[in-house]
Amino acid sequence: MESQTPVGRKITLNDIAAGCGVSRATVSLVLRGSPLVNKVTRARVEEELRRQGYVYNRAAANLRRRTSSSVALVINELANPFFAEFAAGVDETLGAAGFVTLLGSSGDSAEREHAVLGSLIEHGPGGIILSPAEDSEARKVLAAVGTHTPVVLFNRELGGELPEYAHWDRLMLDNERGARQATEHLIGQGHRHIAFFGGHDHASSTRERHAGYTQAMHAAGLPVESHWRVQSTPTRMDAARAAGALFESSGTAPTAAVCYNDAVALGLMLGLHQHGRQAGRDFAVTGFDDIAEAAMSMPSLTTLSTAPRARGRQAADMLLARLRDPQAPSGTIIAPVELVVRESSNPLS
Amino acid sequence: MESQTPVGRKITLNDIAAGCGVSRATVSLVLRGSPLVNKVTRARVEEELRRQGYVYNRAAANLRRRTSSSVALVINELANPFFAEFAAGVDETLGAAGFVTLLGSSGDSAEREHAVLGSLIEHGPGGIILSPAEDSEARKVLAAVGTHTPVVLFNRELGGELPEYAHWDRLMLDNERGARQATEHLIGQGHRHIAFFGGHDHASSTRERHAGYTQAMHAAGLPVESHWRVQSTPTRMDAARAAGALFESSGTAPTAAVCYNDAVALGLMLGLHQHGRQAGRDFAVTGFDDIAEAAMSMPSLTTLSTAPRARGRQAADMLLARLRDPQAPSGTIIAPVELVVRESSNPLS
DNA sequence: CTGAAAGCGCTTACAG
DNA sequence: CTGAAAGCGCTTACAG
Repeated sequence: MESQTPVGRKITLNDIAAGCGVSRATVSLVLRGSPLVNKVTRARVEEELRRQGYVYNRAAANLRRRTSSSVALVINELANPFFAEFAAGVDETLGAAGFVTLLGSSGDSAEREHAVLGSLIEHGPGGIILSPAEDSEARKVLAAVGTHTPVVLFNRELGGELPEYAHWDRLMLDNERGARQATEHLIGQGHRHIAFFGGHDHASSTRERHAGYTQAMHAAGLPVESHWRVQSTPTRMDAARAAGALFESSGTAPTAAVCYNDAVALGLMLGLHQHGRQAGRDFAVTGFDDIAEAAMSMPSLTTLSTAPRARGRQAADMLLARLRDPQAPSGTIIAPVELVVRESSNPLS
Repeated sequence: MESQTPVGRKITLNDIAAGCGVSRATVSLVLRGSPLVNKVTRARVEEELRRQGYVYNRAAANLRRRTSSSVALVINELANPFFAEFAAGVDETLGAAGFVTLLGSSGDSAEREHAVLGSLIEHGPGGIILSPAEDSEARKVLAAVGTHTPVVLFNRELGGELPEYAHWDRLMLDNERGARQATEHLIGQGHRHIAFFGGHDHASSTRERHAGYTQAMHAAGLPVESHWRVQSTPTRMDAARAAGALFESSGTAPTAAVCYNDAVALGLMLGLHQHGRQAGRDFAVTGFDDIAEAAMSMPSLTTLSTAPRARGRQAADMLLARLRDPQAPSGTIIAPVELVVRESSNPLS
């Protein structure tokens, strides 16, 4: 059975050149679509390429041309549909531009992120799209990626200071405004005791959303009690576990919560259930992201639409623009978010 | 501001060799951890590597050594958490083995899949892990990837015949058994009119699950009406849209449905809602995959656990084994699945 | 319009 | 233990 296998070396330019009696240079010109080559010669070469089943070795070409045809995409939490959609958007746009995506996943650990970046950078990506781990630090990331590779930061800032010479681009969400809108919406539904639930305060995205919440509460003249701030890992599981903390204090129990993101909000809904409460009926909840299941959960989740797939395309576009013009001033885009009202924030019945 | 940037060429072995007065060969031996190098020399070289911030060019090394340090992962539907988890598992195992993952996404279109494979193969992956699009055909895939690159097929078979010489490995789920268990469970709950909902019959995974369903129905002496087979794209959205078809016929309306997968089951639940029914109360539903939200939905979803992250690690392990021993006979692993009973299949109240 | 030659950044027998 | 040389599969001035 093995003998049937069409084995042997991979076909190279030399094989094609030999096969139709021209030089390697000519074959290369044909491959790259040069107008210099005679029509007849071109046809002969193209036939030979097909006949031998030639596969272009892009790595060799990149080495010689000192170019890159890949981009590294490092995601903190691929299992979160928000980031999975983002990754799909990135890959879509990069693929259309002829780049391949080198995938890395940090599991929201700065240590893994560092190892992953160190490994990816050896494969010579033309650029990096990084959605940082919660505790990721600028200094460490810079050490891992060096100063030769452009970076687009997505979703949150790095901890610490980035040296001025590292002018990285940024694509962030309008976290403050989004959380403010969600909070105002709950206030409009009649709530007075509103918690801010989930995420860790050392992450910039969490701090910004918390700030938006605080602004709206202050603007409405509402007090904020300290036990209304419950932190958690931004996953559904950990949020469900942490839900009880909202009701353990001797202070006033909240009747609503602005959640760090949808994963946390869905986890909180489950946790509420376990504490004899039901979202959308005796407790109001808002999320952030508008992942697909937000519309499908019961009750459906009031949240902020962030269009993660579109954000992925946008991040890829930013990086492609940077590759075209490495000297352009670095930019920050704050993507708008939009409140989507559903059942989970119904007024109390 | 630009002038502050530490610019300039990337550092190569030549720079290091020149920087500490040894030859390129010696530096290379140090990098690769050869025991031939004198301790003192090694220390001097390592210091110089650090000082100049050397980054290994793995593409150049791969070219010279005729090796590969990448694996292509082509997923049909990255936005589906089942596949996102699978991808995370693949990346985890490949990364630990020193490989980088080249990501591709086909959006369940055989045409896009073909284009993606054609692009990825030019980057010289050592192997390919392919979760095929619904309508993907063996002949076309073989044409895209050639006969030099090992392939691990996940989740479903390709259409048509694969030539014997292409001995690809397979990792499949025990679809037939899983669907049979789900059906038997519903019968045990007292249901007699059970539909099979979602997926397209031209996909092998769908056919196998449908076969398991049919077996269980026949074994129990239950009839199967033709309008109890409703097809859909295996996404939540399309399933929600298709739900109505279960009740439009003049025949007996089903009281339960075995669904192709969790995405479809969750979509059906939503669709039921829109038709005045509620899963877990007046209609029973089972899924397939046990994605994270199956446990979290309301009602929680009775489904078949497939452990997608573990499957990802397993697929990567299969490919790594194949790279170690290209001549080993090709194998098929049928991963077991396990029924997880939750609220969505409660007996009718 | 086509070919000979040099070189991208590495590795690896082979001498010494 | 270290260095000189050849070569992985490409591309690109440069001659002709």
